[in-house]
Amino acid sequence: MAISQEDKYEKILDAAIEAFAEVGYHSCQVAKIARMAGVADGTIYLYFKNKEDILIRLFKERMGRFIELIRSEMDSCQDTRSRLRAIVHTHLTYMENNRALATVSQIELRQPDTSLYTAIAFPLRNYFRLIEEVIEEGIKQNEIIPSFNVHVARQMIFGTIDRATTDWIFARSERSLSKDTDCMLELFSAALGLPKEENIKKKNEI
Amino acid sequence: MAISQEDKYEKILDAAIEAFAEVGYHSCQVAKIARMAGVADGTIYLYFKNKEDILIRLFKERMGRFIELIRSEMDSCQDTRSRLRAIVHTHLTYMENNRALATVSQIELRQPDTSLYTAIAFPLRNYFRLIEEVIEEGIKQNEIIPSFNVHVARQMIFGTIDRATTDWIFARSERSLSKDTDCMLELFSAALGLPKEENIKKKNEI
Amino acid sequence: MAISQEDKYEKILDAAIEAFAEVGYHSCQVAKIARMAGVADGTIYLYFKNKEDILIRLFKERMGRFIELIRSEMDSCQDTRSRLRAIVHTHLTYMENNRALATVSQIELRQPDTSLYTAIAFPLRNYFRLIEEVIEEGIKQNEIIPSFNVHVARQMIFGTIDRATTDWIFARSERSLSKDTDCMLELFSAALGLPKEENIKKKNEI
Amino acid sequence: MAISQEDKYEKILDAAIEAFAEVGYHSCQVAKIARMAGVADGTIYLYFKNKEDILIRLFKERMGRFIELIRSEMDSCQDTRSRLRAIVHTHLTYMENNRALATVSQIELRQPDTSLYTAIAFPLRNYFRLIEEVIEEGIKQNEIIPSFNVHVARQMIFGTIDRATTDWIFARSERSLSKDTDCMLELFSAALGLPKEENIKKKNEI
DNA sequence: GATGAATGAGATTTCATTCAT
DNA sequence: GATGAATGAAATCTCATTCAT
Repeated sequence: MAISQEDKYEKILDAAIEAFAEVGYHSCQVAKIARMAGVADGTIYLYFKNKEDILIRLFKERMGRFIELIRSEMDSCQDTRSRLRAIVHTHLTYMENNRALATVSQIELRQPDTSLYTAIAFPLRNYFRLIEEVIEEGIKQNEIIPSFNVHVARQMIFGTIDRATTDWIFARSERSLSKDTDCMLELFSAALGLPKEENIKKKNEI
Repeated sequence: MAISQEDKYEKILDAAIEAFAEVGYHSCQVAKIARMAGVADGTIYLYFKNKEDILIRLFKERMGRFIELIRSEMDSCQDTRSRLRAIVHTHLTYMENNRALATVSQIELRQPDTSLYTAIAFPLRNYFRLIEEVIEEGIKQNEIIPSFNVHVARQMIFGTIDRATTDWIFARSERSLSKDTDCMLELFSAALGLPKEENIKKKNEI
Repeated sequence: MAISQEDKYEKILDAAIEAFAEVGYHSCQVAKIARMAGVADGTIYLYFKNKEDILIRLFKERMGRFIELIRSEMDSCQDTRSRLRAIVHTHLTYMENNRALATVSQIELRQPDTSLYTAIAFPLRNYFRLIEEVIEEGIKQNEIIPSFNVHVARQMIFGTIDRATTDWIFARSERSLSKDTDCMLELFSAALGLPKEENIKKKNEI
Repeated sequence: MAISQEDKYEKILDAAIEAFAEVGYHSCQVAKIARMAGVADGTIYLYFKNKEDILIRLFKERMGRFIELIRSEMDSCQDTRSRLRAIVHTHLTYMENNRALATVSQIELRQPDTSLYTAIAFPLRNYFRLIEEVIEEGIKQNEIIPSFNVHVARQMIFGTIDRATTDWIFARSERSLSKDTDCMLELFSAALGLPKEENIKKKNEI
């Protein structure tokens, strides 16, 4: 029984992601989610307070996972470049593997003044903070010479990844998103003044 | 009379921008727009087909203006760096001076599968194309050595500016948005491998 | 236009009385009221906040009228007996002429803890107070020798009239309700120790 | 087991009385009754056909008991006055001791056109009949000189007691209800022309 | 018999749009 | 052209009742 309930909760959440991605939160009827989840309309309300609650929990849980994932990937990184690579690669790969979730985020995360924004603001800010910490650590370790505003550098890193994701969603093509990891990383490295990969290798070889 | 009609059309559009920015397109009642525009509900339908039509025309006209403005700013630019500066500065300044419009763009431009997206896709793609042309021209003029994908570089430039705008909207503070122009420009220059400003000057002096 | 709107408001109120009387407030759908009033469902909400608001205004306005009527009838009365007669007669006649309203009152006025009760409590208490004042004035004028609790006497007077009304409603027969005025008045007179009508006349004749 | 079943049935009935008294029949969810009775929602349907059936049986059984009680109290009465006293006193005391039941009766007994009314009409009519019989017996025994309509006299007696009960319920105070027995009895005696208590005693002494 | 998760019919209310004035 | 009262389709959410366990 416990498993079945857990299942149903997840089933509804999965259906909601697909449904929201397809038509957008506002145009999506609860009945559509129910149908896609294979449950009755009323069942939704056994697991969620209301329609907005679905959206909020969806982000809290699924996006929460994403940020945890990035953090854990970071632990095994020794230098700024590999940390940046971890961020870019994990972000793009996660979105690639969760296209519907990515779609919903791109669309619904911009609504200001909603309880959704309040709910999601904290984890998102955490993510921003994480990126900024990577840069600051790079500066402390003398890997980066700080000729820029860390805040703006973070906007560049997140903004670029986010825009690439948006383009990928709207393109609807089957092309890969994560394939741009290296290119993006080179741009960021150059922007931040990180030494090129080959140089690092050379330094290590000596 | 002709002027009065023109007036009313613009009044409704202005009211709609404010109203959409305040509560979002979906939560915004047509009656609210009418009230804010100082016209009767029914009058709106003399100038617009329906609620979505307001949004579409709003973008087409106001964002269209924006892109034209960027293009015209570009004409007086001689090199890649000043072209990039024109883009960044014009974009940030325009949004700063049209906060409500900026808000609406950030929010509503992401809805997939709407006639809105179809309507806006073309001018937006034009803007993207413009950015890419600046980069390509820089490569052709040997200002930039192309060690990256132009597409991704454009995502970086637009994504960074766009993210900065989003942050500025959500911050709700009175701080300036355009003040980050220089910082952003340095990051882009470094990323694209453009020579530093002082070097350019020196070259010109010689 | 003004007349038409006033009309519509009253039409809805009239329809609501009939509808509530027929099936009770809770079982009555807003759609039924709309149909009976000859308007669209949504029109109801141009004139009333919600379903409960209809019920509240219904009582406030229609029952308010009733109590005002009793008060005005009272003004022309010189002694306790004629005042009591005015109360009994006006009450029974009003209910007789407004059967649906009477039905709704009997049913819905007993719901405790509703905003309806809060809304109606004041005028009802006023009515109770009025009855008690009639008795107290009778005592002051030496028409009544106070061998009882005024409060209980009021419960008797109102309770009897109210019960007669309830019986009349449930009987569904076409028999008159107000025909019992005299009988009721004699019972009240005897209960309160008022002299019989003939005695009064005699006293006056002497 | 048989006892346990009986128990559960009564437990549900008791819970229903409390629940209905608290929020009213219509606003009361079956789940609330179940919770208050300490059983599962579904269990209710093993003992009752549906929600309305709970209300009907509640009245039939609990109010039935009440009327039986009055009848039995009556058996030991020798004259009209003591019979009336038995009615008033038993009625008020019973309600005082069963406040929740009293509340439910006051509220729900007025719904027209329900199977509830049909179900309750018979015992209630029996009670009315009982009161009328007391009056008629008083007339036959020459205790009362019939200058009134027996029907109306009954409305007075029941109406007064009933109104006092309603007032007591809505007052929510802890004051006694049955304390008004004597006062009420004096009013009824005077109204019906019954000799005063002291006179009766004298008559008996002679 | 007892459970309580699941059901889905149904009711209120909103609001984009129309159209008589 | 302008109005704004009226419309009625549509969507969320509730809750009495069922039924597999």
